[in-house]
Amino acid sequence: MGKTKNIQSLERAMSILELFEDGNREKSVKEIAIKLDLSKSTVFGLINTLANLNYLHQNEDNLKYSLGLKVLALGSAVSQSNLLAKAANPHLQKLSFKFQETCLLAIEENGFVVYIDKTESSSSISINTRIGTKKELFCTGVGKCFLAFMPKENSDNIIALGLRKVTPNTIDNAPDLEKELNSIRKRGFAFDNEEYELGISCVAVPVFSNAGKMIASVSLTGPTARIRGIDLSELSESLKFTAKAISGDLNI
Amino acid sequence: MGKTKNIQSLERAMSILELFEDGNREKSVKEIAIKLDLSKSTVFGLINTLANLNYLHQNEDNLKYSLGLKVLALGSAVSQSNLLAKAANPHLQKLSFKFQETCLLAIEENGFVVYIDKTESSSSISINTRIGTKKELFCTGVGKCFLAFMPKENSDNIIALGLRKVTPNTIDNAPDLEKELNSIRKRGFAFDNEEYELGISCVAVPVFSNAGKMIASVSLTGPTARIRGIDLSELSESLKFTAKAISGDLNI
DNA sequence: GGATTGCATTCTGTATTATCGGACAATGTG
DNA sequence: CACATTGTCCGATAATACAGAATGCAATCC
Repeated sequence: MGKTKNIQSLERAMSILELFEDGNREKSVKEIAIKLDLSKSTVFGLINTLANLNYLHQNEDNLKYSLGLKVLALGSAVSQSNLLAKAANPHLQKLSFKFQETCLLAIEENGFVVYIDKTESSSSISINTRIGTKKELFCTGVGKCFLAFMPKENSDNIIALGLRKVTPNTIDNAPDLEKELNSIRKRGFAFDNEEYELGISCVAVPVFSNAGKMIASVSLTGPTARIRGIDLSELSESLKFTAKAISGDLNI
Repeated sequence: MGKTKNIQSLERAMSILELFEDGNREKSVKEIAIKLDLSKSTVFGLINTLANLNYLHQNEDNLKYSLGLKVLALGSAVSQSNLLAKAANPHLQKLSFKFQETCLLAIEENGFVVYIDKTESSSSISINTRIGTKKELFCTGVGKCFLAFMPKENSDNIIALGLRKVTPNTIDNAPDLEKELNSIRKRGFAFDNEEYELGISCVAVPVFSNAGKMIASVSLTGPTARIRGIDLSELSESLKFTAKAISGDLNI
């Protein structure tokens, strides 16, 4: 487990790329230099290299930069190799189509959920959760699912790291959260009642391996009004069916 | 248009990442060092930085590396920002579902097609075309579409760069290709008769802007036997309908 | 079980290389 | 038309990335 000092130029280059995670808005050299507190010429050298390698693309009209297509190629190499996302995607699509809402697939990593796939329907308002996003466990539907179905020792450790109000609805004390987790275990699904973002609700279920270990979580996410408009028992059954189908296809 | 020398460490780091475009197979430090003809310690410094920043992930069992989740986040920032892919995706999904085959969306860039989105059905054999992949125009269905519907001056220039047999079926002489392009213009769709890969066929149609410029191409791609098993007029009509729907949603 | 191989990782001195300030050109603005 | 702003280029300098050797750890072999 290396702890050697990071290579400076590389670290800086990557932080430039990461600036574009804001939806890939075009940025000028100056803007980047200010944001990272570097000299213009340093930033230019890095950007220029990234552009030559097609990781950035320069708009010829205003000279500003945005992410290049090479980034797409890399990203797809990840998802291509990700058996879970690959197996799950068609099932998420069906669910998105059936309920006309966004469907998300998440895994747990180091006490965070990471979204690794997403499907939308043509009519659904786009949910601003981007693939690759990390969120804390206690304040999301998929996260609470993980807390409910992971070994108690792990969940206790993660909860011990602290809870806090992300929205007024977030469960920010351990006893209430423990009650909630019990109820999730009983019902087999979690409900996110605007606990991460006001106006957004979701219903999430666990996906298990053959050995019974929870490996992922699937959710249907959307504006609260529309999610509440769906019959909860039908939705939760559909989600559970989807989770089983994914498990079946994976067969691990 | 900068032509300044590339920053060495960054260029090397990116070439490391690109090694993983082969489907993200795990690689050892030594393997990478040999492939890039660099010293092990140099590679280690780069890899270690990339891993610390989550662009690479180390398998704790065998110490080998593969692409990390941060790459996903970046890739999704590109597609997020890509209005075309966003508008097209739900329509591609419907098409994949209807015909139970892979659906691809491609744009043209500097005389190449670049695939920017892909949908699959649960039953379809996965087509090995990855998002971000570049291919020449003359040997693919989507590429021939672009040649047929782009300004003749451009297509002539691209064809003048040379044709060659990618498979025995590839059209590798200008007169035959010209005939083919005429027929594509007449029918409104292109057929790829195993011209890029034996055993794989596709039907592709153009997507036009309001101004009548061809901006993208949509294809249904799969094993020849299955593609030929679909009624061609139904398939081409479905593809044209999809292309129109995408144009309509985009409205540019 | 001791020796040996093969690997990732760390260390260290050196010279390459990234960095930064400043210059310049191009474009936009009052 | 002066002035501001911005992307790009240049050269001096010192910080930094680099290569090679050393270390440590595991697996394999005899």
